[in-house]
Amino acid sequence: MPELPEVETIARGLAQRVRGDRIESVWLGSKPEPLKSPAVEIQATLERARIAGVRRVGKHIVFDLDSEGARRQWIVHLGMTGRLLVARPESELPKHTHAVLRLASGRELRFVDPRRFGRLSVVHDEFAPDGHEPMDIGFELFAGLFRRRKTPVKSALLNQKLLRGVGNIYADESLFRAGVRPRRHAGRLTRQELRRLYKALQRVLNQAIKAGGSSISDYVDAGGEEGLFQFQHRVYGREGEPCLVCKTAIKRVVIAGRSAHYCPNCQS
DNA sequence: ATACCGACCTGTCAGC
DNA sequence: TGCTGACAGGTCGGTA
Repeated sequence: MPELPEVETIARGLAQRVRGDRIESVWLGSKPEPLKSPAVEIQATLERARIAGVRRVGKHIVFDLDSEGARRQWIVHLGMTGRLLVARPESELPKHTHAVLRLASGRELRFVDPRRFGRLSVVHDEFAPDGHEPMDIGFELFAGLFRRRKTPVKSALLNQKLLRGVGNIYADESLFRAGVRPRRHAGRLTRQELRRLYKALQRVLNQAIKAGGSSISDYVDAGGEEGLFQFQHRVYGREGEPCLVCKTAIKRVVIAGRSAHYCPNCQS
């Protein structure tokens, strides 16, 4: 569900709400749980730890923990439908709740995920997945990621080992703004096209973060607020509707199993 | 090494 | 009303 702007919004909201709080106890649901680390290890790491900060890395939410001087990190990936909610303990537990952390402040931090694509893990050293942060990478490095790749540029944008945090919405939206068709071979983009894509991607991510992300069906931030960037989508979810620039009908095709939206006139 | 494609899950919505 | 199929913000592992 959430891509970089949504995860960034959620992480900022969580940081405001739970930074400095202490985790008193941890409940993990039974069944095949979405855990990448053993349940006992997650329990042991989280219990009694103080939340020193919350931040985003790619599409991951990173809780920096301080447990008796030791630095640990709790990593949450929300998958498609995952949510992290701060709630009063007496409020009803939503269906598909897979983890509940009781905080010293008396509140609960709940992980809810109907489709179970989300993942929880803990790491002891610095969490450093592959891929570059699209907002931090320089242009030369960015251009180098695409060099000699035969894969469609859309797929390259979604590849988290190259850039981390870009998902289906922002890949389509940045390709539209750059005037590049999603099926173009990544390695065949001209330098000028790469330059446009680089700028478009950074701009669209920044604008989306300012808008609090895109809310489609059920995304809300840590405070239950909906994002507003869906109103600025120009191609994503607009199949058959007129291009906002030239009125041509927006097309939807499938690339590597994911839908891709583009304007056949504006993108070449 | 690289690139597709199904699998993993549940929910929703359109069409019949 | 109810059934079926398509589709959904993501990632992984197997295969070609």
